[in-house]
Amino acid sequence: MTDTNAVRSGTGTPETGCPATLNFMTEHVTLKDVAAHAGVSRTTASYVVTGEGRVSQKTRERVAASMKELGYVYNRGAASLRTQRSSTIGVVVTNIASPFFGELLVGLEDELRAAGFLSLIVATGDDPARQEQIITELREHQIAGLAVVPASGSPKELLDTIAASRVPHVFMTRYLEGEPVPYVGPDDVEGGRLAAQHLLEHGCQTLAYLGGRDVVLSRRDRLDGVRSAVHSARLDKDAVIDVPGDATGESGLDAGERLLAAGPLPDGVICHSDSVAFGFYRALRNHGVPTDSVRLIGYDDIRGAALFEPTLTSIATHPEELGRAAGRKLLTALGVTEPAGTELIETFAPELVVRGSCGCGG
Amino acid sequence: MTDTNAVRSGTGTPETGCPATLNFMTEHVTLKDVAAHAGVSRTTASYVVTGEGRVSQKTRERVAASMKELGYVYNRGAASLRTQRSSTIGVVVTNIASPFFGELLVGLEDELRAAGFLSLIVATGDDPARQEQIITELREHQIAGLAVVPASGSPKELLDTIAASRVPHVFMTRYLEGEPVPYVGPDDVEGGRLAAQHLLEHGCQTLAYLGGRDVVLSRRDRLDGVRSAVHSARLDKDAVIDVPGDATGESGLDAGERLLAAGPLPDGVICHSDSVAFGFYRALRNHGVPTDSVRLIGYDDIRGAALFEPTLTSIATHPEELGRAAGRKLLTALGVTEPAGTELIETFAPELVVRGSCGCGG
DNA sequence: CGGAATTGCTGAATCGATCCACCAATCATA
DNA sequence: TATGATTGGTGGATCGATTCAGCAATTCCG
Repeated sequence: MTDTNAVRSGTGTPETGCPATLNFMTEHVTLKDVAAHAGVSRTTASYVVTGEGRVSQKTRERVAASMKELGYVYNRGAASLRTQRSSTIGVVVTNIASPFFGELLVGLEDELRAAGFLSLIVATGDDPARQEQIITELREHQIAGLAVVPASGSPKELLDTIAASRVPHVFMTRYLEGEPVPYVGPDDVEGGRLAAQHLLEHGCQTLAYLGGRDVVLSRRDRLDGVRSAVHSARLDKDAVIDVPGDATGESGLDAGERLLAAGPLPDGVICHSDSVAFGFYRALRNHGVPTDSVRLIGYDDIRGAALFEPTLTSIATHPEELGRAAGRKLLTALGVTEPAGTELIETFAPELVVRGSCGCGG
Repeated sequence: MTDTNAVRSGTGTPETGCPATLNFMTEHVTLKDVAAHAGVSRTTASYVVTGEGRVSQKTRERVAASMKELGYVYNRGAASLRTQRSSTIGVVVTNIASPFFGELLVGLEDELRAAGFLSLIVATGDDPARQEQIITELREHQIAGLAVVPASGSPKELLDTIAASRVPHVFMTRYLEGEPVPYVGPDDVEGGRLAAQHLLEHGCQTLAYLGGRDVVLSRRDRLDGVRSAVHSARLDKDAVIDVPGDATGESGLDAGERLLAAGPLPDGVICHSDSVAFGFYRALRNHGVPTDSVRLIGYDDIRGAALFEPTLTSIATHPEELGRAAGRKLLTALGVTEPAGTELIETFAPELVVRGSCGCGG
């Protein structure tokens, strides 16, 4: 009977295409009810609820009492419709479960909350198609702003789409080439350089970079940093072994296995994340190779890095701070905060945290 | 000039009490514009967008083309206001950054998404006051349902408040005593029993339970399980040493230090989370105590458990599956899915994953 | 004391989408 | 060719909160 192809984008399951399943809400206590109960007009009740307008203290209290008594709940949707303003922020990340993004979200959310915004957090699973779907959906929810960690392999048009939507936005941790956009992320070139330099200073002749997806820009940047350090140390270019994968522990295990199978180990290893390092060490142990036979540096300095055996030397990127900075940048883009810095693109210098795994007496 | 005390709950920063800072949205293309452009009425345009009503294929396509051309974005807020339905779900957790909740959120979000719902994820930081604030705020956003991991120390009234709000809901992983409520969580008594039994079978005489906050019900349940196993093994009650803390690695380190200072180690250790176990092993290593001098079992079986040295024997609670189950339960509470099971309270049997740390030949 | 300013409050239009009640045209059928 | 059914489409009221314009009543002040 009903025609099948609804056009509204965000509804229905992506898989089945069946119509969105919505749920009935319960009957509401509205401002009108409150006003009637308190014996004032809707206007006055509204003034009380927003704190605007001229209302006597007496009336204010009476209305507040009515609200409490009736169990009134403010309807932001309706208010938003009328005022054309919104206080929700769309937050798009690739993966909520990763420790790095987890900590980043904590910082971001906290900063936004403090300014009165609520974060709509959604994960893309690093899939550009799903990411696009999600961003449209968020726009349908009348978000005031957007904070995005772009899925790797995001098309350039993503930038145009977002720019065209005129929603204030900030990109995080993964930089997309194209028009310059507000961006907050770690300085990955510097991070790679820092790690490589440290290993080279301690006599490493060959460096392997393990894990991380090939398409991810942060990985390429770090490798650039590594190569520049190798160059400065007057070592040959192919002193750098490149083993892509992804950012998980399993990937590190896998990379380790492949490295072991390929012949003698490099004497220096840089891992795309601390989790990758954990996996790499597991591979060594599975093969009875002592863990101190390589100097290793992890990345991100997640909570567990200091507890592992060996304790992990790592490049700290301070994800929570990064999230805070992104939050602040978005707030200025929204116009609620005075611009702190004038820079559109803000990169944070990473920090080498020396512990045991690099073998220089931690 | 303006009166200071606005009554609307969710606005403004909790700290400063200053009025909410909202942002202006850009001008909209509305259905009216689309209708005018396509030469039809608003009603027809609406029918096209929802897929309802009787509209000829020709008109349908013309309207869809206009929508694309004008860059129309569906306004869920307005639709929600009119229909009194919503497709957002409020999700309240204590901590996004923990691996356990991270994985749980992945499952929950995925299940809800597949049914056409968008998850509003917010973290309470395990603070009941903030939790209450957050739940009100979510209600102001006209959520269709609520999934909550209650902050530890949540007052009983939380249940009443939520029940009174008549929003379909589900509680997760932490059970609150009081009126029975829809709940999905691991069977913690069984988990504790399982761990203790395994250790006792391998000859342990004293068991320590490390980490986890004292007030958390799951911790008490697990200890009950441990004690029941101890009882079955005809061991003395004070064969169980109780070292509360929290669920982090630092807490495990701390608990380890305290245990080492207190005298000879127990021969069996159960940790409130795998992270706690990581910290405990760090304490051992810092003091030069061999890691195989205790049999240890962790909890949750997070991703890193199989990579650590020693590989962690752990009680797997399958957080992602738990999230999925919670999602499904909420969907039936919302009436979009046929009830699968009739049970209000659904506990999932945990699973002992034997690896190296319990010392029985992993 | 009289005009001006201020205080306290209200009526009514409005935001964007929905959907009931209706209408006009077309088609089927006896 | 009536009668009824079906198809394709429209008008207008409505959801809940906001806010401008306006109106009494009170206060201010030369």
